[in-house]
Amino acid sequence: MSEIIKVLKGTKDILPQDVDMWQFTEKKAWEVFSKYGFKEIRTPIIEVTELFARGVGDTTDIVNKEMYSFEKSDRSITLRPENTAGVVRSYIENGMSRLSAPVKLWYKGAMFRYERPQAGRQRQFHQVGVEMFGIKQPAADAEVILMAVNFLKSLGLCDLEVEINSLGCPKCREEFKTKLKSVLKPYYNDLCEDCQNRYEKNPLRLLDCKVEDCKKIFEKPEVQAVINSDFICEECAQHYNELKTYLDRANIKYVENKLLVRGLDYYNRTVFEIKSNNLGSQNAVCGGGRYDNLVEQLGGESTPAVGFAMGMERLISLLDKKEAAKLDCFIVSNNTQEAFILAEELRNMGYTTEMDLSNKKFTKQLEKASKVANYAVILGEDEINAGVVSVKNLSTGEQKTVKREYIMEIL
RNA sequence: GCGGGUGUCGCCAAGUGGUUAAGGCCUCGGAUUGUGGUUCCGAUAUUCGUGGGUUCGACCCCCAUCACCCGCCCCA
Repeated sequence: MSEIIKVLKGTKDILPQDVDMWQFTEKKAWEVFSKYGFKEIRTPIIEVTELFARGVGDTTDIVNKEMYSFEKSDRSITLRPENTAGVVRSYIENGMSRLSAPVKLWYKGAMFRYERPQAGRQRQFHQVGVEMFGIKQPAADAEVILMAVNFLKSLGLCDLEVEINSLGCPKCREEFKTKLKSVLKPYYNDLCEDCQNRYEKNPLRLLDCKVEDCKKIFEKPEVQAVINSDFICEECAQHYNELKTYLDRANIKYVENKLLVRGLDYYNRTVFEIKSNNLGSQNAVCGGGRYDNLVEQLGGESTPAVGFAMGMERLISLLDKKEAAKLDCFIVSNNTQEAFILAEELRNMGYTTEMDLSNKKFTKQLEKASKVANYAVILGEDEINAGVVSVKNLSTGEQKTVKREYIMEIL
């Protein structure tokens, strides 16, 4: 035997015993999102690298060091690390701005990031997500959050916390960045290396640093004063307040978290996350927000948008394991030819059916039937000659003999 | 990129220097050539991630290496 080939680091097989959980969540996504008028879109897994550099932002870790990129025919191509940029690309390219707003799209599929794998984090992982284009009013943000919550509820998940925040618009955010930088300036040398970097490139990211020493600095009164100051401009504040009113009236519980800053550059105004305490350190199942400038940034006409993405693996790890469904019928017969035909008849009647293909002994066949099926359909010489079939309920032991055409009355 | 942990059958595992490497689950065969799920019997690791070393002797000790897991970072 030669050496076996194993899955790549950070990737996983989704095995048959788990696949029904995936189908379950995908089906719920379709059901719930459809109710809100969202249509599924499927964009390619590979895109031109520039899409992500321009879309996600080249100061982000995702684009900086986590992309699977390669050269092909003089083009740089990348496996998508997320799908908002791809959907926006498609929206622009297919002229969807001509459609009556809002344009509501959802997707599911594999994403790729070259990171160190750990619990809740793989290199190939899967997301379900939604994007809504064309509505600047906070009702859109609220609808998207409401829908996320209802989707999670439909999966039976309720021990979840919604966090929201507003990042303001580019204008007020710029002012906030300036203030933040000036209040932190005296402590610059005490900040960790990463934070010093962020200080220059992306000051907002400073707020969610987990290094203790940095946290202490952020807890200082004068820093807290800046963090807690309502830096966002009047329009942004109104947007945020209206959103909260919608959420209150929809009975959605949320926590306001001023430190919530999403890592992708394209967000403005509303950002939100949904977390679970049962997940270990990678505890966000859903992350999203508003990105009013992305469409324009990618060459489309200025179009407001909101969306979110959820990590399927994380969702599924929170679901209760279900027992594998049994077959309706397993045929027990010493006449493989006849059984073969009967099996197909049963399938055509709509029953999931298997039979013994390897000519095992009667008792072995019945043993197998009792493991995998609800009913054993017994077709022996006696039954064949009489044109009947014996149907045995494998949980009660009850057995009835009927003509083949009346099988449906028993099953 | 930086820390920490673990590798014994398909799965869960005992064994921590001394003849043949427990046990359980699953799988397969038999008891039982047309009646199962219970029971009973039997089979299944020339070998303990891999390569060296120490030793009379290594799953056990040492070194190296690989793989996986967890945490940081980042994100879903």
